[in-house]
Formats: sequence, C-alpha cells, structure tokens
Amino acid sequence: MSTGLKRGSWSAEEDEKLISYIKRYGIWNWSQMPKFAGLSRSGKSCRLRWMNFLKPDLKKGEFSKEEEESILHLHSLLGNKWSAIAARLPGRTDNGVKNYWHAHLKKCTCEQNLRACQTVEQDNNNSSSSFDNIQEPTCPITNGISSSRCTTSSEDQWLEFRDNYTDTSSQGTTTFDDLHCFWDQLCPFENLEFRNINHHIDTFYGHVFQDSNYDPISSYTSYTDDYNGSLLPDP
DNA sequence: AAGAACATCAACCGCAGAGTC
DNA sequence: CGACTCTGCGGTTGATGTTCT
Repeated sequence: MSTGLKRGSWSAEEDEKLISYIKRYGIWNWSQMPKFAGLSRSGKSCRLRWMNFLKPDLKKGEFSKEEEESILHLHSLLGNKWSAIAARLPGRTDNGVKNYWHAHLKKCTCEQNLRACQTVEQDNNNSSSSFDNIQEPTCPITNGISSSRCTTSSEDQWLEFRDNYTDTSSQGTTTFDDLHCFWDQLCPFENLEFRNINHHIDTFYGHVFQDSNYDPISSYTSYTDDYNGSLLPDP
C-alpha cells in the first residue's frame, strides 16, 4: 500500500531542505517536521538522514587505528550496543560503527575466537585440565557479583561493606583490596584503579546506585583517561 | 571487455522504552 | 492504568562500487 512518502536515497535538494529547516527551527518533532519542511519523507527517515549523514559534527571517511581499537575494546565490554559505542567515538554514528564492525572487525574477532578455540582444544588434548573447569576467582565480599548492572542486593551489600570499612578503617578489618575487589566484580573493567579510597567510596556509590544515568563505561573512561591522582569533579 | 563475486554503507523495518493523555 | 505517540536502537536489506576471473 502506498503512503505517498518517498523512499530510497536522498537527493541533494531534500538534504538542503532538511538542513535549512533544522538550522532555522531546530528539531522539535520528527513526525511533524517533514510536512513543514516540505519533504515527502517519514519522520523516521528524516531523523535517520540527519543523525547519520547531515549532522554538522559528523566525521566521515576512514576509521583511524585508535578508533578501530576503541571499537574492538568497547565491543568486548558492551556487545552490540552500537549507540553506546558510537557515543564514545566523537563524530561517529551507531550505523557507521555497526557497518564498520561487520565490514572490518567482525572477522578479526572471529579469527581470534577460532585461534582461541584451537588453542583450548590443543591444551585439552595435551593435558587433563579442561577449559570448562576454569573458574573466575570469587570475591568474598560480593560473593561473586559479576554483572555491571547493580541490583538492590548488591547495593545493600555495598552499604554494609562501606559502613564496615568506614567504621573500622583504622582497625583494618576491611581492606583496600577488598574494596577494589568489590568494584572489580561489580564493574569489571580493565585498568580501573583506586588510589584514594576515601575519595572514591561515595563518588562510586553515587554513580552506580543513585545516578539513574550511570554509565559504567563513561566512568571507566573518566577514571582512566582523566585520572591523575586527583579526584574527578562530581557528575 | 564483460560478467560474477564480493565489499561497503545508506536506508529501512520492527521492536521496545519513555512520555503523555 | 491502559492506550497512544514519539524516539531511538539493533538487525537486515538493497543499491552501488570495486575486484576478480
């Protein structure tokens, strides 16, 4: 059934109409906008065109080595959360990252996995140790919380743990390593370093349990890239 | 030179979550 | 509280360009 809406590739004239409309009136309602902008497109199509192609700060062209490494790293942490990955690559879109992944990087990880499987298989043949028997160390504090999403029970555990640490830090029943272990289990990102325990306890608590916009990877990025031994500004 | 095979990427589709009435 | 709308996300498709035979 025809809706009268145009589909397929965008013409230069359509691009111009959309750009000039948004420049003048901003983005207010994607579903209504095409009508006022004089476009026979769906709002969805307009939004996509703007977000993936016309937005002024978009970076086009080849992905750099650094960007490629970031994608690989973030994908290993986040999986197919393309928008979350793209959010950490200035000027790149989720669609662009997704396309790049499927075109360039997927095969890299497939090859790595293949090699890893072959290695495991070889090891299994050579010794009695089985890959299945390998277990991650479990933190006695968290009893093995492994999700980066924090549950109420983990919040309770954290509060209890924090009180214990605060009350007894002078006596040392709960150690710095225990705390590190706790966060490592909760938010298992590489290079997450704790250098000043007193500063970080409540900052992390706020990030994880009280800030609904908590984003573990942003925290990860902030605490590694920006961290120079001093406390970061509050979010 | 021509056509087949493959690679790339813009665009579409369906779904889910958030917001509003 | 349910229905509806809007927005954004991830998977997929299809057009186009490039390389190979």
